[in-house]
Amino acid sequence: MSATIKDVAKAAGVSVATVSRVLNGSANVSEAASEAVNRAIKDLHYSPNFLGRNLRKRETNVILVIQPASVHSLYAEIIAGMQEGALNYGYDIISATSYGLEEIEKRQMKMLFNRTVDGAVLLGTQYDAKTINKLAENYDIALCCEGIEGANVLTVTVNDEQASYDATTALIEKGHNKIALISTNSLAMSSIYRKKGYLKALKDHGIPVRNEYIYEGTYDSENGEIAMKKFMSLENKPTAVFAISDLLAAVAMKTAVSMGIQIGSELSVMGFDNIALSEMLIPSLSTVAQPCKKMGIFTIEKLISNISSSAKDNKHYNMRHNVILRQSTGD
Amino acid sequence: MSATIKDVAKAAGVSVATVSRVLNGSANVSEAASEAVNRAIKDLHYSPNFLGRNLRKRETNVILVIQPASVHSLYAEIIAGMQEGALNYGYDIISATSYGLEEIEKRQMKMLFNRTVDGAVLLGTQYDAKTINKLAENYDIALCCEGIEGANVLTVTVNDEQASYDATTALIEKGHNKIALISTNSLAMSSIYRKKGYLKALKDHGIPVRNEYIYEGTYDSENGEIAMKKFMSLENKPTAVFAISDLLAAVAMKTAVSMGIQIGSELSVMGFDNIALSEMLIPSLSTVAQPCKKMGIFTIEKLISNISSSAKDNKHYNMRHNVILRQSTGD
DNA sequence: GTGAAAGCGCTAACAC
DNA sequence: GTGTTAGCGCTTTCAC
Repeated sequence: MSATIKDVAKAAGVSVATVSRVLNGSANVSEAASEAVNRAIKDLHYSPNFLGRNLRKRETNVILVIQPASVHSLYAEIIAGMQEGALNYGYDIISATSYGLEEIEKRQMKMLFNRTVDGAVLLGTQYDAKTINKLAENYDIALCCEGIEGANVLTVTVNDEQASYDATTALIEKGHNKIALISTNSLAMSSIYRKKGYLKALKDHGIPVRNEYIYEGTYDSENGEIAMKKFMSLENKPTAVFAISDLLAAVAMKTAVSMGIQIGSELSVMGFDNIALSEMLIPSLSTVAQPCKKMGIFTIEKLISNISSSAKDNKHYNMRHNVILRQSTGD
Repeated sequence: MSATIKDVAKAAGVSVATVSRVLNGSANVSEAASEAVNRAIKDLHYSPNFLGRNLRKRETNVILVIQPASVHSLYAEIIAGMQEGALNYGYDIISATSYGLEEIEKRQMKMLFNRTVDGAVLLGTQYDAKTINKLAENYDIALCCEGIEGANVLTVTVNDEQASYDATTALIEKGHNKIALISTNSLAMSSIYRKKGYLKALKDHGIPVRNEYIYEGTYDSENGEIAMKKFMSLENKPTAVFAISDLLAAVAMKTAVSMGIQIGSELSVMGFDNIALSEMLIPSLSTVAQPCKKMGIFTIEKLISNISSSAKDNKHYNMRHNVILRQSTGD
């Protein structure tokens, strides 16, 4: 069907080795040969088959990033950073969405196992530490955004506890001492540490923890509504709500508005992640920003370095977060 | 490094052909041999190298979808549909974001040219009809969401003109006759046809077109703000605004709110696409929904059919749209 | 039911 | 500066 390197060689009157050389600019090739080859390539509309090349070189220069969600998430920005970072090293980024389903994630990870890609970045995963550690023995893997307790794998996240501490403190400094938390009962490290940070901030400021101010459900948006309704049914209502995700915060805010509550004055709302949605909302949502672009670039650079070296960096890196105050906290 | 089919064959005491057979369930293999092979596979942690397989079979069973944007877009839903559709045929979907940049799109399309994927879906593209037609001679390509005038390539979209006509008519039926349009001066077919539909709806209902009610900029969100400010500075202000994208509508709405305008009562706003953002907004945004999931499934099925057959379907299919009325139009 | 062997398209020694 | 050739890991025809 389509032309191969052999066809080009024949057409140009040279050997396949020479064609390969001009294709890769590897060795010295005479002007004449080079020209002949390039002409043949054009004439035949030749495009090298990378299956052959990749098989031979045992590398693909492609990295797969698996994201648990592609809507209402910060992953798009992170992947953008990864793309930017990868470009400098001649790597391409492809992505797949697992929807947080183990079955789908496993299927997608096959691309790593069957050598279709050189490495994988997991923006949240269903694998446990033991499994991930075993995989990391044979494959180049990075975790970004979401770490796993006990995983000895290259990991890049913000300091979730400190970030959450800072967000809660920001509310306290605005005069709030009745601050509710919308969290999840997920085992995700980010969720656990974000709750920790909230609790520590209260404690450090001498504010007692009230269990009725803490709601733990799932990441599903409806939990924002359930939580807010619960809080607002208390006789002693909170004056601020901190949600560990922007989506939960957004839905909580929408719920409060529908109950006639003035956001920013009567009730302050703080989210987490600074997803694209947050600044589009009316009122715009205060939140904790992760340095997505930087995280993406950093992660991919470390991963590529791991891919091309035998010394594997499996450290956990923390990137600097940033509390952003918008209208939902009265700013 | 990692085990190959040869290693498995040796460990199982059979030939590579037999290993290949049990791997693919292709021919009859004796119980004993099959068991030996499976044991060896497990012992060696063998995972077949698809570069070898794909090279040999001249197929990858992977389809690339290139999306111009990954934030505030409807593509995520479409890709979800594609993934669902592909699964039934043993295909995998990988995606890449071009950010609407020709250079990046071209780089990503190389995966198609170099046979790393079997086909590509473009959710909007920088290629012109001539180029796309030439590519389609040698590669399996589909356009989804956004067609190209003069392209003889498998295309799946809604009927943008009719959809826009219906959205405008919905506003008219609510009693509006001062309806502004936020469109783009892009050459994208969707943009052109959505404007057409708007004009036709006005005409059919005997409403004269006013040029000051039509704003044409780019897809960038700031145009929503510029447009709204322009409309609201007119002495004869529109009572409804129809934007050809939800993002433009959302920003327009946000701008209006910040000007103290009551959305739904004083001013109605209608968007297009029904992106995830739309129902999260306060007030929620009325819009025209594209049947994303269905479009994705349909497109991928047609494309896979093209890939596996010599008869190429290059028709343009229209899917049914759906006007969704929410709070922003007073519903 | 099974094995030997050719070959997918490419790169990289190696020889000249 | 260039060509010959082995071989990357796999599937599949052909013999047996």
